[in-house]
Amino acid sequence: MPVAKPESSDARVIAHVDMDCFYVQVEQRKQPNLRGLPTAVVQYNEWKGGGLIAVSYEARNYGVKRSMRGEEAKQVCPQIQLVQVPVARGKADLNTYRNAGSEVVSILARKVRCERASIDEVYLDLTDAAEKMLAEAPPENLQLVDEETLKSHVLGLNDEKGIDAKENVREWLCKKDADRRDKLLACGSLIVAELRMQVLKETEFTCSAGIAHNKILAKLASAMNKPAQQTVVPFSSVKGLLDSLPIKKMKQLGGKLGSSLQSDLGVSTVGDLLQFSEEKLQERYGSNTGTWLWNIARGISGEEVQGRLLPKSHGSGKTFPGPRALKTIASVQHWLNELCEELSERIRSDLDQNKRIARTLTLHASAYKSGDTDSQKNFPSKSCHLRYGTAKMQEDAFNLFQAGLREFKPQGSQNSGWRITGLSVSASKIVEIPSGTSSIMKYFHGQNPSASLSKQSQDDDIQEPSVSESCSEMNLTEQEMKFPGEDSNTKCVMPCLDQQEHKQDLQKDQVMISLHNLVIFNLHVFQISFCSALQNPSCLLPSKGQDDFQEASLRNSGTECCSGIRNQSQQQRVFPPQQFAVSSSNRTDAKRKTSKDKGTHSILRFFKKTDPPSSLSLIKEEHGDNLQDVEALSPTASARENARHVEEGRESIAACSYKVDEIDPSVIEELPPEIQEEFRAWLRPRKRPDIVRRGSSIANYFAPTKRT
DNA sequence: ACGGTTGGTACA
DNA sequence: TTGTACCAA
Repeated sequence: MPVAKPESSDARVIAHVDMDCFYVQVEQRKQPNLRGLPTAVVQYNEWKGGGLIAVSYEARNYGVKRSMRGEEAKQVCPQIQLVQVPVARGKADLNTYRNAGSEVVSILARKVRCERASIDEVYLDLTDAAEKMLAEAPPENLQLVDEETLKSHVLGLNDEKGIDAKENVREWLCKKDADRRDKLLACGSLIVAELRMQVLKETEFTCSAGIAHNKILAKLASAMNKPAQQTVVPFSSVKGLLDSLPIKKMKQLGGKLGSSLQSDLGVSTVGDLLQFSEEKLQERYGSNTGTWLWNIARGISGEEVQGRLLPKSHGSGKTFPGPRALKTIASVQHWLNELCEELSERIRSDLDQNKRIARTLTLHASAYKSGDTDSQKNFPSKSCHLRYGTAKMQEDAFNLFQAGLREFKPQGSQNSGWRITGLSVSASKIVEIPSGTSSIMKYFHGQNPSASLSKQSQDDDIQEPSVSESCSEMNLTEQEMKFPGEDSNTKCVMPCLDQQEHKQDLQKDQVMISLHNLVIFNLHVFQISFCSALQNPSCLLPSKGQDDFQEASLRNSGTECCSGIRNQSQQQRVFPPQQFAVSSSNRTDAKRKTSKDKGTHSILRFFKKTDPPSSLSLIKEEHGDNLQDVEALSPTASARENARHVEEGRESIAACSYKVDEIDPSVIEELPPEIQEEFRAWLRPRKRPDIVRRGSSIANYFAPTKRT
């Protein structure tokens, strides 16, 4: 449970952006003929038409709900369009949705501090932008507020369905003598409307949003008016909102904790929580949760928007319900292999695109013993160091499974009883590689004239073998088996257009990984000493294990791979907050208005001119200035393509936060002089490049950030 | 004996 | 640090 820092002067402006029935939208973009039709995305299961995981709003009008089976949906709505989730390796493959989510995040992250909360949700911290707007171009000066913003819902505004809601909203947004906090929210609303239109323009996706003073209220609000609408929670309406809000509607209270509050404390609305003292709540739920509850009851939540654009872990799993439960080691191994193959591919993509390395492999399984009715013991999770390379991950995962199985199965009992109902492997503890450029690259480039990659096939081995406790036996009692529902793996190997270029990148990656591993190993963690690694050139040179690298990339090139979005934390290292200040000359530019830009349009202009730090954006502004064009909803494919490539070609200069005192200096001295220098540069706090944002206008609203 | 799959966080 | 449980969508 997150600890809420009580910040009574909570004048932040936070937004929560929630994509509308996201998977459906992704499929409808792919198949535009589905637009406007009742549509659902279904996970093909062969059982009752599969399970629905996303339902369009048209279909919801017919009473179709998530968690219906496909057949059920057909009954309720015979004309419903069911689209299957892609299947790869006998399991659902969500990559297309992940990638679509990345598109959205990268658009938002160009403008504001973002936290990717899930595949289709993002939090934004608009505090600085809103403050800046309030200072320099407050809404009260707007002659015209654009339609999208006027469609905002303002909680507590008289009657909502009043005669002219838009006029009320306009009044609220532009109210001159409003509370400062409300004015900030008004600014936030303008900005969010703009961002949502930008997302629509570039991705064809609609979203809904909530704007409030903290994350939990913003989250609450974003769900209140869907789809494609936004909701503001003025400070003054928080109490009224919470007083009548069913406790289970609050995030984090939808499960057991919420139930306990209802049944044990007799609480039915969030407002009911107000009667309990903090001590009382702590006594029952622990000090952290108690305090959190006490604050939530008052609409207080100090959680910050984390500048994180990428997931902290990757996982691949599958369940084997009922009769499909796995009974043999061989079938378990088969599925582990499939899962590891996918996971391996994904962390490889992460590596290629984001320069991140996953360090821990974890195996989760769920199981039961057919003998025992209520077997107390759950199948234990196990983890170990993650070694890159599909075969290695498969081997390690299998070993983890066997270790778990030994604990799980009753002693002595042969192979009796156990059934595996779920398997998943995940990769976590992901760290960024400092992707420096220059001397290291050059050094290895020079050192290795092998621009050609040997097509030898061996599993790549980025990391030293982990010292696994259970790396011993590997006895399969059953041999080959049939795995029903298991289509032959159709790996789509698409031609790689820029193969040559890709190869070089891979080679660089390999070098960087090797180097990085040396650093990481030495600094943080592991068994390998720098010297021994140096003595083992195979892990430095890109010759070995190159193959798997390439293979993985070739496969990926067929599918859309995750767009490379660097963590915002890193972006901030590259473009530290201080650099966000804009020169005064630009500021005047922001204020300038053309006659064409009446009020609202000037805001759009801000965005359009806000080129993210130079190399970040390759997007051409080729669309008309007219906001209403957005409604037409026919972005060109090129716009989308551009969006996809937004992050490409970016060169990031990362500063490292390694602790110098953890490094054995002698280790560095063994490196070639150029590299020594580079390492030392990494180890020092990075000098910030003096980057000035030019030609931006809405960027003017993004005042220097105060927080770290 | 599960809508399936994926991700996050808190806590011992 | 590892493993477990809970939460959300």
